[in-house]
Amino acid sequence: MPLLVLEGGRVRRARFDDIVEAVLTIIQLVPSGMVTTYGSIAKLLGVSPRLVGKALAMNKKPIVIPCHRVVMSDGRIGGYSGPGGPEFKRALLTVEGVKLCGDRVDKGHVIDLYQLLGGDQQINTP
DNA sequence: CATCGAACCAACC
DNA sequence: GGTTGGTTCGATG
Repeated sequence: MPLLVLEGGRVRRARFDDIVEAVLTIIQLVPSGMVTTYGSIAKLLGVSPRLVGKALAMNKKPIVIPCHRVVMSDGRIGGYSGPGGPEFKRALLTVEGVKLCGDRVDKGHVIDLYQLLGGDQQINTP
């Protein structure tokens, strides 16, 4: 289902700018030393993971809005269009305390926002 | 584990 | 209509 937004009492399909706003808001929930994935944000919003990436690339204030705390689902860093490129992204994550094994982040630092916000409502079955 | 290919959603041509 | 992204997932070796 595509992302819908409410405007003037009408429901309409989200525009790219709406998605950018939503994504940039959501990633501010990710604390320093933790990262999340494109996919979890995408599920949360109902858009494609690649679109999330594009939205992050629109970030006007890198560092203050932590677009660098979003990585790929397999742990690889992903892209970074801000100054310094992906290499700088790595450096930032390291400084924030995220462990990197080769080109992958340690899974212990990855949080899934979709599950965290009750996206699937699954109960543990011991 | 690594690679492959199809699906993804809004924008752009 | 087809391509394009800071991607994903399942299938395959």
